[in-house]
Amino acid sequence: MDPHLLRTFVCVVRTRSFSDAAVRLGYTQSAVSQQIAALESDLGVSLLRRRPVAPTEAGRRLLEHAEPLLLRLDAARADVLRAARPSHRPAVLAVSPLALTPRLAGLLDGAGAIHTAGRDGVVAEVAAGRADLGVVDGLAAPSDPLDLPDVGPLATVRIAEQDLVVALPDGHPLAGRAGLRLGDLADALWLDAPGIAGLAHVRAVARVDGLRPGMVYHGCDVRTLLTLAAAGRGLVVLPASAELPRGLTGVPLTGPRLVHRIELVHAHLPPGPARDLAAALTRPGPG
Amino acid sequence: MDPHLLRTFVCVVRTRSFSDAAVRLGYTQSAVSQQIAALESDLGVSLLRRRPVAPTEAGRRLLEHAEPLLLRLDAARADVLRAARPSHRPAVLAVSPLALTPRLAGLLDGAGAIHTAGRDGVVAEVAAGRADLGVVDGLAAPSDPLDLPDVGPLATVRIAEQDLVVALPDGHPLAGRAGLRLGDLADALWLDAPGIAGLAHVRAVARVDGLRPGMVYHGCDVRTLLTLAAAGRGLVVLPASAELPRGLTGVPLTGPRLVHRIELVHAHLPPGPARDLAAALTRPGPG
DNA sequence: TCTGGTTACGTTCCACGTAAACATG
DNA sequence: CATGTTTACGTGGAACGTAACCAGA
Repeated sequence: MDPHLLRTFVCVVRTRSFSDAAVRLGYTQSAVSQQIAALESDLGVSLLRRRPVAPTEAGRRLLEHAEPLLLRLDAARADVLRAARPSHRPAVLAVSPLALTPRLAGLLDGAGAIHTAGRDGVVAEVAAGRADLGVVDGLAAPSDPLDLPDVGPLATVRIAEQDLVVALPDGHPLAGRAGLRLGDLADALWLDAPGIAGLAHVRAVARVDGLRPGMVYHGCDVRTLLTLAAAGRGLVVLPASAELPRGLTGVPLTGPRLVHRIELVHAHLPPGPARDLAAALTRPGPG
Repeated sequence: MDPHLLRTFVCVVRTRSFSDAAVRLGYTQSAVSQQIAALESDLGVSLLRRRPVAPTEAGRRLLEHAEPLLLRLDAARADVLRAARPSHRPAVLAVSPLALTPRLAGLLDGAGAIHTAGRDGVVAEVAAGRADLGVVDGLAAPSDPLDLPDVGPLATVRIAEQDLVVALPDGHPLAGRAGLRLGDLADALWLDAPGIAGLAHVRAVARVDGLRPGMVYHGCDVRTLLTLAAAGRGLVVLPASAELPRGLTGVPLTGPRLVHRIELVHAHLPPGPARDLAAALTRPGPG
């Protein structure tokens, strides 16, 4: 099970084509065919059905493993290189959409570049060394850590915690309330935004079932999400400090006891700009 | 970064010798030397210092990644094979020492073999397919899942939860108390038994610092551990139902709110004895 | 000097590309 | 029939073993 073969397997499944995978990976059709054949004969199992190309049951199992495996492989390489050749260039940051508060933005002196990704994406980028530091946000019980995907030996440090609000469009029957419990909203329509404030995440952390998913927003832009929410497309949970556009009111979430938590994620950092920035970001501050 | 090379790298570090690693892996000295050289030149980094053989900083980083990586690789192969060729032989169980209660033992009709390992070991065996089902125990907040190492897509299901006691040797000043808080025992001497009731685990779950480690017991035999405890070698946290030998009294742990939790761990199971046994074990029961 | 890792070199085998054969919609 | 995967075959390179070399305790 050479990672090389896993890589092409993943690519073939993604593109649903041997030939397309071949051009992407810089091989010939034939080579890809042989690589898949090698994998199948190594495992003694058929992984793909051809024409149309689709994974078998065994192939699906392999696929589940292959991506994290390749990610960890990148993570290993990145960690080794970082340890051997400390970088003295400005740090690269990856942040999840609701993670960068104004206070944090004011501390980014050692940062050279910054970009946004979903929560798991940020962790993956840090692990693979494409970012030096990650700032991720999510829901958790007070003083509980976020449960992030395990992609290797990463340090996670609390940066901040704050209360939550439910963003309700003006005119919503509950918009006048002083506080809300999630249970009150089980039957309401929710906006599902994986990567910003995924419903699955809310359910898992709050141990509440039956938040009805309305529309799904695939993307990382909070403004777009809030515009949808203001137009009555569904409810969203946000940190209390979030600035809401006109048309939305934030009602404090009083139960279950949850907070919006921001954490810094990084690998073992040798001395340098990245480590300095990490230290600055985790110095205690308000919020 | 061929897994093959990672494997020999790990072996070389473990044995602290190229030649010993070579015989273990069935290579010549020379081949091992070349493999390590290949790894180092691929990464562009020195991984080992020779004579004596010891990992460099970069090598240590790689080592941290290599073992979980190889484990996941085994897990992937196991999952694929399981999906392709469902087994109809009796299930193989791996259990952590305090996980097998009498009630569970009574349900093991579909089981063909059973063996003990530390908590992480059980998870690893299940992931790698050396066991079909794992029964693991640990401390957790009530109705919280155990935090097990992430070695792939494994299902974990609650089997049981019960209260905790601190096992105190007769004559211990606190042995007469009706209940104890962990804070009362911060200064006491504790027995550290990684794999049964690791102190690190207690600290992490309870968020308590400063449980002083006395003696460390490396092993999986509860009786041995309790014999040490009875002899005053240190304190241990146990599930309330544990039968204590003479000389030990169990005092209920009243705070922080923690329970002894037992979970079933398994990979995606095709129909067969293993799946049936899993169903039987997770049918609700007392305790 | 002896133990143990490295380097040189020859052989084998594996992986890829080219091109022809083949299957399927 | 056309598109796209497999198979056949030849070549280059990678990986290993043997054996000579070299460095450190």
